[in-house]
Amino acid sequence: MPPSAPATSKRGSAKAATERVAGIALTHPDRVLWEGQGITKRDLARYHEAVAGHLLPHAANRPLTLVRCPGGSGTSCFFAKHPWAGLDPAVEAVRVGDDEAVAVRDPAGLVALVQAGVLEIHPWGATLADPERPDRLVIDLDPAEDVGFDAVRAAALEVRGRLEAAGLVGFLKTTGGKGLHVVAPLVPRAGWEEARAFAAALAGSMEHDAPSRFTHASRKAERTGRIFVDYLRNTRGATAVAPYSPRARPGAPVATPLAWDELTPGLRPGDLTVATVPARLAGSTRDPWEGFAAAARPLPTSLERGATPRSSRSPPPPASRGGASRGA
DNA sequence: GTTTTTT
DNA sequence: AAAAAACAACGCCGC
DNA sequence: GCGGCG
Repeated sequence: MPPSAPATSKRGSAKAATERVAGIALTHPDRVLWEGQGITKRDLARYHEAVAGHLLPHAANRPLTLVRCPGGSGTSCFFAKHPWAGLDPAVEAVRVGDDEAVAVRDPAGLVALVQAGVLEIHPWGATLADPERPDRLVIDLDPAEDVGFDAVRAAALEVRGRLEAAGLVGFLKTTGGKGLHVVAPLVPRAGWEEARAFAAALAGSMEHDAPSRFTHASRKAERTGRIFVDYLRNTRGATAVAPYSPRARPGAPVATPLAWDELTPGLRPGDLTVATVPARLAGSTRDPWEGFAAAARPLPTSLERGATPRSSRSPPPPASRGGASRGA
C-alpha cells in the first residue's frame, strides 16, 4: 500500500455528510436553529414534510416573502423576496408584474427553503394565477405589551362577528407571538384597493365603537392598553405569516390554525411549536380549517355605509402595474 | 447560505 | 486554502 | 423625504 495514499482523506472523514430530505440536499443537517429546543435543520425539514399537506394550500403558488436566518433563530436574520444565488430549482423564480418573486409548489420546495436558511414563510394573499385579486383577507390583532390575552380572544370574536355581518367567514390562527389572525377566504374578484378599503373600514369601525380597546394606528405610542387592528396586510405586496409557518423566535412557535371552539381561556399559543404541531395534526381527525376553500365569498362592495358606486361589473384591477396590461 | 474578494 | 466581506425587502402612515 | 412599523 502506497504510503502516499492518504489513509483518511475527505472521503469518510469527520465531515458531516449532507443528507437528503424530500429529495433535497441538506447541508449542516445537525445545525441547531432553535437553541432552546435543540431543533435542528433536519428537524425543520422533517417538520415541513409533515405539515406540507396543510401548509401548501395557503403558501404554494403565491409570491413569498421569506425570513432567512442561516445561523439559526438566535442570529441575525434578513428578508428575501427575490430569487437569490444558488436557488434550488425546487423553488421557482417567477415574475409578478414588474418584479421577480419566488414561489414553491410542493414539499420539496419547502425543504429547499429550509436548506436556504428560511425560518418563516409569508405568502401574498393572492395567487400567481391572479396576483391582482386577493383570495383572502387578513385581520391581524396585535396587542400592546400591557394587554392580556383574554382581550385578544375577545377581539378575535369581535372581528369574526363583523366579518360575518358582511357575509364573510372568518378563520382563526395564532401568529406565533402574542396576537391572533382572523382570515376570511375570498372569491378573487375585487382588487387590492377594495380589499384595503374594506379592511380599513372594519378596523376603523372597531376603533370607533371601542376606542379604549382598539386602534388602527400603527404607532406604538397610540397603542398602550389597546389592540392594534392591523388592516395593512391587505395591500398589494403585503404579506402575513402563513398558516403552519414557524417563527424565528425563542421557543420555535408556529402560526397555527385553530377551530373557534379552541379559543378558550386556557389557550396557550406558545405551546404550538415545531415540536408539537405535527403530533397535533396527526392526532386529530378534524382539520381546524376544514371548509376554508368552500367558505370563500366575494368581498362585499362596502362594509356598511359609504358604498362606492361604480358600474357593478367594471374591471376590478385597472392594474396600474405590469407594463402591459392588455388593455380592454 | 452563496458568491466574491482579500490575505 | 482559509478567512473576510458583501449580499439577501418593501409599502403605508404620519409628520 | 424621513422615522416608525410590521
